[in-house]
Amino acid sequence: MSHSATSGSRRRPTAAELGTIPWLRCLQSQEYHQAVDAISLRYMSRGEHVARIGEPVTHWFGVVDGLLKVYVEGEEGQSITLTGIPPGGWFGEGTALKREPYRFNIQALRTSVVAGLPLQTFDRLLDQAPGFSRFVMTQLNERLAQFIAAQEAQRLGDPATRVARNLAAMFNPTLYPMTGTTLRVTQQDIGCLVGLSRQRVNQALSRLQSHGCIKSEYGSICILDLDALRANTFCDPCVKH
DNA sequence: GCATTAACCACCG
DNA sequence: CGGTGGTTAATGC
Repeated sequence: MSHSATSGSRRRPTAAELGTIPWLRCLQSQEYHQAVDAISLRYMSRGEHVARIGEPVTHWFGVVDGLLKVYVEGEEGQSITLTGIPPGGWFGEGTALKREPYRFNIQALRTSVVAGLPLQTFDRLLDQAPGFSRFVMTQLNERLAQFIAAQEAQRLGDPATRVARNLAAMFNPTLYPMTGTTLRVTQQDIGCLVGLSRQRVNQALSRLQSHGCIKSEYGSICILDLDALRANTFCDPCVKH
């Protein structure tokens, strides 16, 4: 037993849910219908895994609703977050292309709806639909840039800056076009993502807010200045009133 | 000393 | 009511 057995009753996507899948717009009607027919949805509760290290790839996955965390485990079992994936984000194409077992874990940080495209459909679309190929290429390229940025960000010790960069990554309009100016993410989610306590995240967020980069709201974050979030550093000086 | 974590309570949905 | 957020107390370094 691996997946689909637990709370994962698969079901067909609704029209609204299809609207959250960005690459469907790249397809012409024939391929579009092929894809829609092949897509299945799965309801994930908090803490549940979409995939674990070593498992074979069966689908290309995307987030319809909720928030996923991609991570590996460190020496002492602590989790090292690679990235967070908001609604509209699709991931694992590299693994799917290479037909390798997963090299990371993917877990739902909150109750989420995850869409899956079977591998054979993924392959067929790559062959038949140029728009789809282009989407996947862009996706790979953008993710490369994202991981380079993440590498930089991790060396910054300052928590506020790390929170800022992680938020900025999740608002990447290329990778996650469905994310508008507000992302439904709690401070605890961010904590799990960045590897900080909720209190520390809270401090970091208020600092970012005082800089006018974000607006902290109940259960969500509103982005006011994405560029500043990406570029600026938010270390301690100049905070006191 | 400091920063991080644990515990608490007030509130929004 | 449970989940979320802000604050305070306790803990570890």
